[in-house]
Amino acid sequence: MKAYLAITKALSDPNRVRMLCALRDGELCVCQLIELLGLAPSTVSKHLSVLNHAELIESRKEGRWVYYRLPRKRGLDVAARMTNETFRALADSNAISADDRRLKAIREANVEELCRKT
Amino acid sequence: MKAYLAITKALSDPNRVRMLCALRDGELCVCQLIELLGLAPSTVSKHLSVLNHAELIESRKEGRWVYYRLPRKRGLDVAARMTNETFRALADSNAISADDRRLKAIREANVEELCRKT
DNA sequence: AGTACATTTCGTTATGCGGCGAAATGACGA
DNA sequence: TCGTCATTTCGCCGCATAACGAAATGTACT
Repeated sequence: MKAYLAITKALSDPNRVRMLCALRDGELCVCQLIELLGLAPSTVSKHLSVLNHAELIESRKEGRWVYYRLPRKRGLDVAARMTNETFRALADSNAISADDRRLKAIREANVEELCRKT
Repeated sequence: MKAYLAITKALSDPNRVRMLCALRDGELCVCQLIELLGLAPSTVSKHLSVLNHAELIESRKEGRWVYYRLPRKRGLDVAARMTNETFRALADSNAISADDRRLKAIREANVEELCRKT
């Protein structure tokens, strides 16, 4: 029950859901998620921590940067199924579609340059 | 997105999840849910309102009593799929199992008598 | 009509959580 | 080693929400 509630609580905030959906097409650096959401770095970091604690995402460290992604070895555990349901439920979401468009540009940008813009 | 968040928010409280699971084997009167959860009537009513608003449950009025149940015509909408995932995720939950045991007695009790006990 | 009673609504209180900025952490490059 | 910079942690504020009791609502029975 505790693990289940960690997942549903994590999924009950729009910005966290946006982040999860953003990772659908591959890992992203924290600064890229900051750029996408337009929130303070500390806020984004906290959200990522919540998603991570619920095991909805995992992290990878590369130099100064930290990349987040959907868990690699996805068995059909609760988190994976909930994630799939989330993607399915939001397939027609305007907010997510708009994020996807902006993500395209963000993914193409150089990570170094992107971070300096802050 | 709004509908999706209504669902995940509704599922992010343990008492609401317990109620949803309790309805798995058929409709229940509000007083039966009060007995199961051991919460104040007003609190239980509020929780039911949240679940209802997320379309995770529906209600039926019979005389003085109001019965809540899982939606009858279950298409494979988001609410239905999330509900199924919830049941699946909590199949081995001690809390839910304990509720199921207590529910057996509650379902067998007369509704009239049950309400008077308050 | 009036009473009894199940349920809901309302008002209040305490706790939780999302947001930010500032300080701490940790890694790279000079 | 020292500074720079991405990220996290910490402390705070404002708002949402879970809990209750009291009052309101609506139905059944006399």
